[in-house]
Amino acid sequence: MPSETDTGLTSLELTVESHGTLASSVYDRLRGDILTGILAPDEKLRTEALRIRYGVGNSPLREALNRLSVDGLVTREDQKGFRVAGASHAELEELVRTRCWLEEIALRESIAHGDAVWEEKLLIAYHRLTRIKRSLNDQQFELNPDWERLHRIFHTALLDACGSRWMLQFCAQLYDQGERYCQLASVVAYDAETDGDEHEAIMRAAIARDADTAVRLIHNHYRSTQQIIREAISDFSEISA
Amino acid sequence: MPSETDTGLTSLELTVESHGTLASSVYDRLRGDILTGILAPDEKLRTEALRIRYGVGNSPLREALNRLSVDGLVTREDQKGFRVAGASHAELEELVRTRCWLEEIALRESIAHGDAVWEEKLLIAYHRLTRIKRSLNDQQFELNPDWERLHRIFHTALLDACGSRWMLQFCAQLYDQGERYCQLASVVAYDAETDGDEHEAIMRAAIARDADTAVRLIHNHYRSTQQIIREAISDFSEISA
DNA sequence: TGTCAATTAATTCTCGATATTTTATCAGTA
DNA sequence: TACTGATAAAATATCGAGAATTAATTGACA
Repeated sequence: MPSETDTGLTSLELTVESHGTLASSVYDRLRGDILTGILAPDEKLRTEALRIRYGVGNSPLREALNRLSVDGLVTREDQKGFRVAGASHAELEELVRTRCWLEEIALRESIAHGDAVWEEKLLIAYHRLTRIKRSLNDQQFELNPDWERLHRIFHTALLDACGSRWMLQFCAQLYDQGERYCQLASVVAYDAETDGDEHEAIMRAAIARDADTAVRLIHNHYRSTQQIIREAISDFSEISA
Repeated sequence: MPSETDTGLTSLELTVESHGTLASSVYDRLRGDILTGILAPDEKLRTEALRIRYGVGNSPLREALNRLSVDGLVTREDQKGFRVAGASHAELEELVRTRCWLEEIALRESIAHGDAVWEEKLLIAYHRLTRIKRSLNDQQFELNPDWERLHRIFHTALLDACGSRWMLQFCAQLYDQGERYCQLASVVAYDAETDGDEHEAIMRAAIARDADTAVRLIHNHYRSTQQIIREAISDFSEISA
């Protein structure tokens, strides 16, 4: 049931505790722990340890791990169990390259076909992003999970009118992968200022239907982020468990 | 360990019974049954019935279903179980559109960066495809599973040098989706001749590094297939369980 | 000392039973 | 008739134990 004004955005409740299955719950938590780097790349995921960690039985845990293995956040080898997906500069390069390809298409299509509702969603998503702090801690960087949520929503809103749920799913999957790399490097690299400006520029270009500019900005955004990560982490094997 | 000539292709053994887990085994069988349409779109997948059907316990079955739900061949709703993914002309349109986008990129990149080994792999994949019958039955169409395997390998070989495993994974996922639609319409629509020619033309254009032609042919291939399916099936709800 | 085989330990994977949730059935009432 | 709420049936989701597999350890032998 849509709200009166119906921006199409979900309401801004930050305390959503849905009544889903345990498998879905542990999937979310496991995914979060991998994205934040709490579970390091290549780390072995022993079911016994995870069962205790998340306080669940065998079945829901394995269901979650199986889902994550298709998502690409976890690797699975029959009879040998699960590991957190590895991380390397080579894979990051591959990831960024793929992201640029897909988001260019999705962004162009979205700009070409997005209607007024799309514009407003995007504007609101940007607005909300500006109203929240990226770090919970002013001294040391500590990612605000709510900012992360809104950031994700902003990026989705950009592509939302592309006309392909497959595309949106793929981009979301790649977003997760990218987010993990950002988190792995976040302790070192954190520049609050530039980020905000980039988001505004991208948003404005999109609403102005200037696809070329928007695409250029997005590409640049990902490439420069990759560069920051390169400089922050010389060797991923050091942070792999 | 590569073979002497090392085309990079796996040997042509058709009876591979790996010693994986039951979950992986039932994943393969379930995926096959959905792709061939034995399990109809929207059909409810009751765990009890499937356990009997595949002769396995609860855990491996649910693990397989969870994987398939991420693949997009099965839909999952917490506390309400699993269904075969739905099928409609609208979703087919979305699928074909996405496929054209992604395969255009992957094909252009593959053609731009593919080396001699890539060329040879492609040539061999095509050659093998020509040496096998598409239908097991001359009177009535009955898909030859080996042909399907080689067909899949051929399409993968085209894109193989694109330089992104993500891209290959996405394209493989979309291939599965497309394969299901073809199967659903296969009883009605089956033109053995045109298909072979198209494959040869695409292969030749790729090896000749004529990206524009190859892309045009691929697009045309998918669009015309979509048209055949449109004509074969007026309403997908009739074949949904 | 190094290699290989056998034994032990640890871990993954699977099963069947149980608890929880959803769906269907059916009176009772306006 | 249409709606509501309680009850029964069916299906999903979860647990914990046990079977099957892999990894680690030990010891014999060259």
